Amino acid sequence: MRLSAYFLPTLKETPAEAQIVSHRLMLRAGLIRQSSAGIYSWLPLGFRVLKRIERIVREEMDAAGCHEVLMPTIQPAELWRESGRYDDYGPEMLRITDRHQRDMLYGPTNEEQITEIFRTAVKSYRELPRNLYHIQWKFRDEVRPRFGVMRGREFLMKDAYSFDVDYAGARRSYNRMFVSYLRTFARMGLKAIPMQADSGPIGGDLSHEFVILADTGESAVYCHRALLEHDVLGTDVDYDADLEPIVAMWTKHYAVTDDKHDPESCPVAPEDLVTARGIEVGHIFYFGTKYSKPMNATVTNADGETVPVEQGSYGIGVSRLVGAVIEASHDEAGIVWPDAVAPFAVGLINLKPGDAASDGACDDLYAKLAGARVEALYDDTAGRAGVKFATMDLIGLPWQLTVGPRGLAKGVVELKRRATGEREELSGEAALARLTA
RNA sequence: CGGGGCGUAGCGCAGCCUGGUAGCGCAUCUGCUUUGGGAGCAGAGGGUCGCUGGUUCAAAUCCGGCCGCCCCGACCA
Repeated sequence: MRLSAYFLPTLKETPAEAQIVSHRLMLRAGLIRQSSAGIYSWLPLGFRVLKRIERIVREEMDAAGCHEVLMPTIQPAELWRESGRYDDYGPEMLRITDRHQRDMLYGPTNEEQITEIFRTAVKSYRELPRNLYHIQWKFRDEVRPRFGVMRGREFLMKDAYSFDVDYAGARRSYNRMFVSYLRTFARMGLKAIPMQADSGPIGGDLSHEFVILADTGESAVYCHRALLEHDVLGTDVDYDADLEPIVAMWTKHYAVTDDKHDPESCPVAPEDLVTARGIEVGHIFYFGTKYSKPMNATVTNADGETVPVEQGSYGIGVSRLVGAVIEASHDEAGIVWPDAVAPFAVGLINLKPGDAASDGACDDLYAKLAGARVEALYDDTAGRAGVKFATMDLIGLPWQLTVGPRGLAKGVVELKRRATGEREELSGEAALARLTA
């Protein structure tokens, strides 16, 4: 993409309303614009990141045997009356009346909707297990939206719903999501720790929050050092195998958020205890027959009995993750995108547009990168080098490839790794080889 | 929902107390000079001062009502 033709409204100064670093950087780097409290428009650069994160989530869900659907944002109140939640949910749920005076709502979640879809279609345990998910906008009328996309009212969420004939099956489904989540966040360059969470009225231990560690995280978290050392992506996962050992490896260690941490009774030795800040980016839980019973979602089991289906639900805050990644990865100069979610792989800087040699070399590199399917943002605009570098640092692409007459006279370009700041002068061919490797 | 703060050019702000031609920096546009880490000079454009009543000869400024946004607390992907 040529910067001269791109819509990238960056800001030198920080908008007054932005308080935390990810919000500030998202506004400054031209990723989002606020529409109203807790509601944002996504500009081209930000939308690219959102899509990349969405893609990783989708790939890992599919790999875990889930099937993507798309349910509506607007739901009928009728469904929620069936589950009993219409009156329970409170003012966080945005209620709407259509022209025929029917009660509707903008979905804050989709348990009812998916259960309704499931119950009319599946009647036998032979069709289980199943896991359906979608990636859709939600609306929760938070009392106090804040922190940009980290706590918006409108947000993009991946929510998955599992269906099993019995508890043992539900537990296997839960484990699949547990492992899938570890991989999903790791692929985004995030260190995510599953932490014991309240499982609500159902009880039991099948509920975990996935918290990523970031210095600027919202809440303090405490966990055993061992949890930081597991290699999540090192080996492929067979989702049909018994995943209990993997889950056990993660859950045997202490890991809690500050509201559950008691220094007096903490079982971890001080030298093994990691104290950090965290951001919740995912939440999984098993809730049994909470919806299937009132909504009459039943299947026939192997003994010929009609039983309510066992369910679980699994959320990932996709739009929140954009902010969370930035919280976890930035520096003084701006964002430092992990490779996997970066909006472009390379920022190509032409130091002197209009100079035949510089233009020629840049155009050539740009074309060759495109040919190798390496997405580059090509700064072909007139302007001072300092401004160009500052802008590139702000938007934080993993690589910066700088080309100018002075270097070309020596036969070199400069390649900079954003994350480390390391710069290297090398030939254009060598730089290309590095970037397309 | 309780407490606090703020709405003046795209962004950051001053002006308000003490009413009298709406300002500054950055950004934008034009010209010239510069050009390898947020340039210099000269000029230009851009405003329902959040909205609405009121007081007054006169309101960004004083008074009332409303709206919006932000922060702190209790709650959440």
